[in-house]
Amino acid sequence: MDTSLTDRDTDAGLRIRSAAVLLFARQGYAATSIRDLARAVNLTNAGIYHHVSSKEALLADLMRAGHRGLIDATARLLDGVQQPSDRLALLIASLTAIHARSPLTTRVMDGELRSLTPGSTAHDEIIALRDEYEDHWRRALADGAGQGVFRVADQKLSRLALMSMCTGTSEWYRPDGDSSLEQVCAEFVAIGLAAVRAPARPTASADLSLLPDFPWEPPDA
Amino acid sequence: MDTSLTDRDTDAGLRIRSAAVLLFARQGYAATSIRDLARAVNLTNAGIYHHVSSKEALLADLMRAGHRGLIDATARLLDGVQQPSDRLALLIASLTAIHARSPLTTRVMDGELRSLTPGSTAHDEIIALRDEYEDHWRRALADGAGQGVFRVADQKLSRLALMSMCTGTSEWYRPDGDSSLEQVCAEFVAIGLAAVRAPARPTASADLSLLPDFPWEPPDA
DNA sequence: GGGGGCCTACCGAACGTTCGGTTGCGTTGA
DNA sequence: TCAACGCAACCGAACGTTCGGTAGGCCCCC
Repeated sequence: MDTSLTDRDTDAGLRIRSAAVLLFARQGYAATSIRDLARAVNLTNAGIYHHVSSKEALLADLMRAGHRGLIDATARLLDGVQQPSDRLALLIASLTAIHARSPLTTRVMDGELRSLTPGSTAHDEIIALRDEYEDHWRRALADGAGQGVFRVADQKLSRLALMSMCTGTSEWYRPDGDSSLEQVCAEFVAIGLAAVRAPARPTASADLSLLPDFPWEPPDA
Repeated sequence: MDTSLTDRDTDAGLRIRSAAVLLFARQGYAATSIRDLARAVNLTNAGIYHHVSSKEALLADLMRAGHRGLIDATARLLDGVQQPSDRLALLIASLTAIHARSPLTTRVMDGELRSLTPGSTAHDEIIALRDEYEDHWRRALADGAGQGVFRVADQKLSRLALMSMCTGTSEWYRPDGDSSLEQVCAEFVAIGLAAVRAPARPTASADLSLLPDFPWEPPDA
C-alpha cells in the first residue's frame, strides 16, 4: 500500500525548475539549451513551453524566488535582535548557510544577473531585491560603527569583503566535506567580528531552521 | 609628428585578446560569439580564424597566460620572505590587487573554467595551474600554524574564506571609487591577519609593481 | 611573385520559439 | 449511464536565426 505523500514529483513545473537550477549552475544559463532542460525532465523542447513562457522568464522566476526567500528569512532572523554584533553575526551565519545548503540556487542568483536583458522589468526587479537585501548589511554596519562597537576603516569595504567570503561558500562547500555547516558558520562569524574589531562575541547563534529551503534545489551535488 | 611607441595596437592578436577578455568577462564565454568578437575588432568572423585556432583555444590561452602571470608574480613577491604572517599579507595584498587592477582577466580566470571541455588538455592544465597557485596559500597557512604564529581552527576554511574575499574584488572595485587600491589591500590584509589571529602585523608591504600587467587587459571598465 | 592578412560566401548544426494536433482525464447534461 | 465537451499536458515538425568553423579568392607589401 502506498503511504507516501501522493504525487510529490509529478508537478512538472517544480521538476523543470529543479533541473533548470542544476543546469544553470553547472553550465551557466547561456550554455544551457531548452533541449538540455527538456532531456533532463523527459519532455520534448516543445513540452517545456507548456510550463514556461520563455527561457529568460524561467531564469527570472528562479532568481526572484531565491532573493525573496533570502530577504524574508533574513528579516525573520534579525527580528528583535538589537546588538549590532549580534545582527552582523546572524547576517554572516545565514548568508553562509544558505550558500552552503542551496549552492545551486545561490550560484544562479549571484552569477546570472548579467543573463537578464538589461533594462528589462525582471532585470531591474532583481537589482532592487539585491539592494534590499544588502541594506540589512549596510544598516548593521552603520549601527555598529555609529555606536562605536565596530571600529572599521570603511564600512563598504568591510561589507563587500565579508559578503564575498560568505557567498564564496557555494563554490566549495560539500556536506560530506571536512567541516560541518556549523563549523563553517562559527568560523566565518569569528572572522567577521574580528574584521570589524567587535569585542568578544556574545549571545545567540543563528536558528538555521528559519532559512528557506528552496523546493526546487536538487538534493545532490 | 608621431612620437608614440610605433604600432602598439596594430597587433591583431593582442587586439583580439583584448576584446575577448572584455566580452568574456561582461557576457560570459558561452554568450559571446565569434561574430561579436569580430565586430569589436573590425574584422569578419572568418578573419578571426586567421589569428586564432578556435574559440576555446582563445579562452584557454587567456586563462593559461593569466594564471602563469599570477603564479610568477607571486613567486617573485614571496621570494626570500620568511615570516608566515608576512607571506600571508603578501598573498592577500597581491591577490586583491591583481583582481582590482585586472578585473576582466581575473573574472575570466575565476569563472570560465567550466567552459573548457572537461577532460581536455587545456582544462586539466588550467586546473593544475590553479592548484599550483593555491599551494602558495596552503604552505603559508601550514607554516604559520606549524610555527604557532597562526591560531586557526581549520586551515582550509580560512584559506577559502580569505581567497574569496580577495577574488571578490574584481566584482566591485572601481579605480575611481571610494577607496584606493592601497586602502583596500591594507584593510584586507588587516582582516586576513585577524582571521588567523596573527599578532600585530609587521614589516614590508607588497611591491605592487611586481604584479603582472596583462597587455590585453582593456584600460576601461 | 609569393605569402601574410583579410575578405565574401557558405556549410551543417543547433538555437529559442511556435504551431497544429493528439491523448486522456474530469465535468456536465440528458 | 453515457455521450459530449473542455482543457491540461504533451508531441512532432518546422520556423527563422545564429552558431562555430571552412573554402577559396583578392590585395598589398616585401
